[in-house]
Amino acid sequence: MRIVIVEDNEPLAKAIAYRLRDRGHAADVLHDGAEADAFLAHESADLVVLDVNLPGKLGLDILRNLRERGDGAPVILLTARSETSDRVAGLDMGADDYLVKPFEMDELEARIRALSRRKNLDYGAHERVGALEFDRTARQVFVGGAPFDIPRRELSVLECLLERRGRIVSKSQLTDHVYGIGADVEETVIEPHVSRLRKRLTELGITIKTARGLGYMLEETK
Amino acid sequence: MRIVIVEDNEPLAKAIAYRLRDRGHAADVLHDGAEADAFLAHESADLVVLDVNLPGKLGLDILRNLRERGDGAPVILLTARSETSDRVAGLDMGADDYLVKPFEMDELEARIRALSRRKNLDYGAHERVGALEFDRTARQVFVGGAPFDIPRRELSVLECLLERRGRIVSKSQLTDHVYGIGADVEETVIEPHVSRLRKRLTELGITIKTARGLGYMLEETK
DNA sequence: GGGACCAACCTTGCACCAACCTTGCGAGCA
DNA sequence: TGCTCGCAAGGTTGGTGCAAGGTTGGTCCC
Repeated sequence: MRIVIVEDNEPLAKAIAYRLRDRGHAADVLHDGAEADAFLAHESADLVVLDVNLPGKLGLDILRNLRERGDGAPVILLTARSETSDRVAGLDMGADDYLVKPFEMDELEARIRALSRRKNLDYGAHERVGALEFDRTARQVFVGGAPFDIPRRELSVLECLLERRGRIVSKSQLTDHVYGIGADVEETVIEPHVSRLRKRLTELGITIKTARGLGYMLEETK
Repeated sequence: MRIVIVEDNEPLAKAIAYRLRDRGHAADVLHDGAEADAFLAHESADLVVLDVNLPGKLGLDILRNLRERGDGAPVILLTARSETSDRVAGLDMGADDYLVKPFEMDELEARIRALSRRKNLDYGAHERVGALEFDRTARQVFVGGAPFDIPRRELSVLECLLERRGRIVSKSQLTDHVYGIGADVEETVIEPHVSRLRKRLTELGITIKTARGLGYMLEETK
């Protein structure tokens, strides 16, 4: 799942991102309100963790703009104990949940899981390729109705390839998705993941085609 | 993808162009505001990277003129940290995103990818020549709806010819596009690529016409 | 007008190497 | 203990650059 974190307190933002990445999500961090606004206008996030009290009181503006653009991505607000009115205003404005600072990381994780589950019920959307079904919101793969376990990194790769099915996906797109934008990794780190994922998928009638010098592409085997 | 860079700081402009070309895009660099204005009025860009603070404050004028001509090309602004008002004015004027200097090249790349992705969703623009469809933002070729594999260099040649369809493209334009401007290559290195591409395309009803001493031109076969 | 010449260009085959694949190992974690 | 992940080593392959030999078209001169 692709999670955007908007939080001006850098150590906190980093800690959240670290934890979420560890759980296999792609986390993008933004410290500045205007920057976040522009970012969200063009990137599609699966979930947003939003600090209400950004410098310049921009937090709620970001949320308003998001909803005005018709973006229904789940939003979790981070608020201080005193900011009751902001919290209420935020929920009115279409936020899905909130957390009062200071909070436990486990708590945040639980809320995120709960939200994805809820969204899952809303959509219940299973994508199909070959013998494989993919539930995007739950990030869970099924084969013949039964859960099919795939390691986190490989799952990220699969997710990214699925999102752009039928198109060539470059390695840099994949590293962006798997490790977060601007992560300091060589593009080649993707290759072993692709290799292992490929082995897993061939048995399910799915091919990962290589386009030399360009990237990879997901296809059903004919 | 054809990207126009408007930036008066020459080393920076060069660095950006170099990187983007490395990623397989066609990059045109303009250092002067008036020049850029004229250029954009006649050439069609897929994306514009625009420095706000050009000498004479022309940056935003260029953007305004662009939009007044009804050109919807995505625009990324480059601004200094202090130029908050320009940034806001720019976004109001129809810019799509902005970056604060100094920025990481990775960051710029990511924004560009994000914008093309969105554009892709918006249009899914497929150009047609003969039996061939070309998705410029994804840099991908389709025939009869199915992906059609073409090696990297030949793809670059095709891209360049398509961008200037109906016009003669010189070999130096082609080498600039394929290998980057200033690359140390003989112009004749293009010939084998043209030859191989030509063979591939004739089966699809497309001809690469040779204009002796001038260059090549793309045409549909009658 | 026509032949001779030459430069520009076409095409093909080949060898090389960068891009890519795969596997194994040790570290870290549950 | 069993699993995943990052890393690195070694093997594979297909695109690329290069060069050689053939073809075409323009030009010049008689």
